[in-house]
Amino acid sequence: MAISFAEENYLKIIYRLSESTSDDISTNAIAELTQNKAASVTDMLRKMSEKGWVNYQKYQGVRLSEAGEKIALDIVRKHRLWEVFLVNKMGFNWDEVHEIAEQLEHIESEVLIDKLDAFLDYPRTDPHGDPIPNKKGELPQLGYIPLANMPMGKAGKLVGVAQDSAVFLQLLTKLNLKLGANLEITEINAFDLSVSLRIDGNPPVLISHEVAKNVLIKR
Amino acid sequence: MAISFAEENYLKIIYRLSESTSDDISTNAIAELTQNKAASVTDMLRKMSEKGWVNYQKYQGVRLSEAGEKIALDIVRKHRLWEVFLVNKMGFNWDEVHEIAEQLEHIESEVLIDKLDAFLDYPRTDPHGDPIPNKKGELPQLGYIPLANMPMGKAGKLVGVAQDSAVFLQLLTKLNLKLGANLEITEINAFDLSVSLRIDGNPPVLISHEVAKNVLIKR
DNA sequence: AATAATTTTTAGTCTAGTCTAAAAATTTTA
DNA sequence: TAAAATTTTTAGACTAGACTAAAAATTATT
Ligand SMILES: [Mn+2]
Ligand SMILES: [Mn+2]
Ligand SMILES: [Mn+2]
Ligand SMILES: [Mn+2]
Repeated sequence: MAISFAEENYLKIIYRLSESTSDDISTNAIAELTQNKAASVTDMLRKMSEKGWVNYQKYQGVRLSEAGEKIALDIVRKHRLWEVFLVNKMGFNWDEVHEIAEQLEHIESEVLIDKLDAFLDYPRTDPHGDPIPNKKGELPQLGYIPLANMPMGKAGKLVGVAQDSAVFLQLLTKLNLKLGANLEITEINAFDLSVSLRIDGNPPVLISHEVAKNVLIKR
Repeated sequence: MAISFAEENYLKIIYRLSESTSDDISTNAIAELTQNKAASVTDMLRKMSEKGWVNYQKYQGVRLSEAGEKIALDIVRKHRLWEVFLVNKMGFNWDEVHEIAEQLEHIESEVLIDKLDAFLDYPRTDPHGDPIPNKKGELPQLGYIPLANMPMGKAGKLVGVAQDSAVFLQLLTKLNLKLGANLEITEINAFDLSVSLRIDGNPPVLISHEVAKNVLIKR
């Protein structure tokens, strides 16, 4: 039996949640991102556990198994490659491609993705600066990570940005976020993933997840 | 409620069947192409009739309504544009693209299709010579006829094929029958209607009536 | 025209994926 | 640490889209 769109979406979302924590992922967190009710999530976790894609213990949250992570990385790879295609070849803006890529990521053809990868010249990151896994599911080591992926309480140095749009860079300047700044996360708000950030030892300021995703730091 | 993949497939298949007849389309014919049972087709016809996409009378077969035909043509447009993309940009052979296009045709984004159309330079036909409907659902008038209908001794140019199954397309490739080839009928055998065919001035080769029916030429 | 064969529809069932409401378990708070 | 709040699971129901078996309608054949 082939994997369904619903299952692919659950795996992808569990993967995304796992990127920013080493804890088990909660039913509610998944429910919020899938836009389903918690009861539906519980049901699906049980099924995916049967199939060996997740390790799930009632009330204890869930983690991707090795097999599940491989599938998730493949979907992430497809999503991000299609985003590069949409921006670089089709002329979309970086803020217009996510919804379309949500559909395209489910297209099933390994050879198509290989050819697309070549056609796009083997990009290492998508239009939002996110790393693109290779065929084997290995993420390129960029030496920097999005601020959004830095764990609570940790510090790093701002070494780049994932895009160059004027509005974005103007916002960074206004926030006093410049190259070389020392950044320390003091809080991550679960509701909107916004981040409280201490810049060069100053009192924390709040930035959105969208900004945090596009600020690249080195630990 | 948005249209489902299943509904899109039914509409597309009813459209395809309508291309080669002016009769109402039978439940069984649809069942064969959708690979469903007749009972399931009856069920879906009832539902699609409710939605105004088909005109359906119990036991009397079905026809696309104006609205249904518009949807079908949109899916056909997407299918054929994606096939052009796969062959012209991704380097697939013409016998490798149909299955992938069956998936891509369901991607929902009008602006994506407009951009793809432009990116491909507004092709009028797909890799199999089939006409690509424009945004409004209008088909270019190509003036093609089956090779089987061309009289003895006459010549024409291969401009399309009437089906895109992989086995058929692979046979054409083996016979050196590709789009643009110059074809001259040197003999028609009364017994089985097989055809002796001179391709681009080379010594004649024999092809079956079945092949001749599915090769489209322009005089 | 009656009978036989075929096609189509109906009736009832199943699975995937969702939901709501209520129960159970866990976590937080006093 | 007991009560309260929150999270998670269970139980039961629903829809879409499929199926099988049997009934009904249509079409073909004597
Ligand atoms: Mn995206
Ligand atoms: Mn992205
Ligand atoms: Mn095709
Ligand atoms: Mn085609």
